[in-house]
This record gives sequence, structure tokens and C-alpha cells, in this order.
Amino acid sequence: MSLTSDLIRGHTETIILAQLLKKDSYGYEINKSLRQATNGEYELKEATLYSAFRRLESAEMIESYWGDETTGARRRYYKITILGRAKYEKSKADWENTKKLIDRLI
Amino acid sequence: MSLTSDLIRGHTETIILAQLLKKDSYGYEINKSLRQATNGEYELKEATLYSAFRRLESAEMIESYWGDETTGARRRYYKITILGRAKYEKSKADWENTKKLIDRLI
DNA sequence: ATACATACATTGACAGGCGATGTATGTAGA
DNA sequence: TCTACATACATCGCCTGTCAATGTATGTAT
Repeated sequence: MSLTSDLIRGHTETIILAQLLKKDSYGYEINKSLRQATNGEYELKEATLYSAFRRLESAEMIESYWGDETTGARRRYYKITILGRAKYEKSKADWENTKKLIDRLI
Repeated sequence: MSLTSDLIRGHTETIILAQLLKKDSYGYEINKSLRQATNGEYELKEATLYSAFRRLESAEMIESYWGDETTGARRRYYKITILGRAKYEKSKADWENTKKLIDRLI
């Protein structure tokens, strides 16, 4: 288990939603963005990433469509929905509260 | 799933160690302290609390002894070890790092 | 040819959290 | 006296998110 994995557990979906808030994207690209944003400190494991996509799509927080690449590997793009935006806002507020709570307790 | 449960997952042991850093204590009392410290917003579920004690004791982060109550229910007191203190310091530093990481990502 | 990067996907196992349940002691009130 | 409640510890079995391992397919560089 890596340094952060246990502490970031529970934030995976919010992190993905935050990326999709900027623009439609696909798994591989999201992970590249995360690596860049954290100077290589953090990225999602593929199994974690794709199972999060499944959950988010089932919950109608995101929608997917195939990209129209004529060359290279196909890409499945994801787009955040209205529900996803609401969820993101809620999660962000929860994070702010939880952060204070933990700071008070440790 | 409650508001905070998924986000606090992974902090349970650190929260317990933080309490034991102040003084030797026992399950029920630790939970009372947590409730007080958070104005009733947060407490550990008993099953969570006691399984955390088991893990921490196996890992030699805490030690236990029976209280000498002559009346009322018996209490099993826990005491943090040197190893537990080191673990606490490490966890706290990890938390500071993770907090920054998450803030950057969401 | 070979290795590597891009890209998606599933399976099975593991670990932490927790609902449900059980035990036992002592106190307050009807 | 009976009942309810607070204190206090403990375990079982389920659920859920994470992830190692593995597989598929395309394109590029050496």
C-alpha cells in the first residue's frame, strides 16, 4: 500500500469529476493530468479508475461516448452530467468539513 | 454511509493514537472524547473501534491492561507505545501531505 | 523483430468499516 | 420489584473500494 492510497480512498470519484469539470476526457488522459498536477506523486491505478467510471456512469454522474480517432487506440470519452456537477459540489463541501474534523482529532 | 465515513476511513487508527497520546484510556471513554471534541458530529462505531484496537495491539503500537474498578463494568485500558508514537508522527505528516494533494486535485 | 507507449477492460482477492447481536454491571425511577 | 437506561467490551459476517494480475488491440521507434 502506497503512502497516500488509504488516505485518498473515498476521493477517487471526486477527483475524476473535478477533471471532467474542466473538459470531457478519457481514462488515460485523466491519469496523465493527475500525474502532471502532482509532479508524478499521484495517479490512479487502472482498475480503480475504470471501476470508478462504471460506478459514476451507473449513478448517472457521467456519460460516455466513443471518440472518432481514425488512428491509434480507441478512446472512450466521459462527460460530466448535471447530477455529476451537483455531486462534485457536495463532495467538495464534505471535504472541507471533514478536513476540519480530522484536523481537530489528530 | 454517513457523511464522513468514507473520507475518514484510514484515519481511524491515527485518531485513536492521538487520544492515547494525551492519556491512557479505554474504548468507551475515547468515543465520548471524540463526540465532545466534535460536538456530536463524529464518533467511532464500536465494531470499528475494537477492531482498530486489535490491529494496533498486534502491531505493538498500543498495550492494554485491565482497570482496577471495584464497581461498574470492567474497563480495558490502552497505552500508546514508543512505536505507536512514531506511527502517529508519521501518520500526521502523511495527512498534511495528502491534504495538500487532495486540495490540488479537487 | 522488439520494445514501448497508448488505451480499455475484467477477475479475484484483500482490508477496513459497520450493522447486528450478545454479554455483564450498576443506577434511576415508577 | 420491575423496567429502562447507561456503561463497557466483544465478535460475526457482509459490503464496498482498491488493486495486482492479466488480457486485448493499435501505432511508433530502434
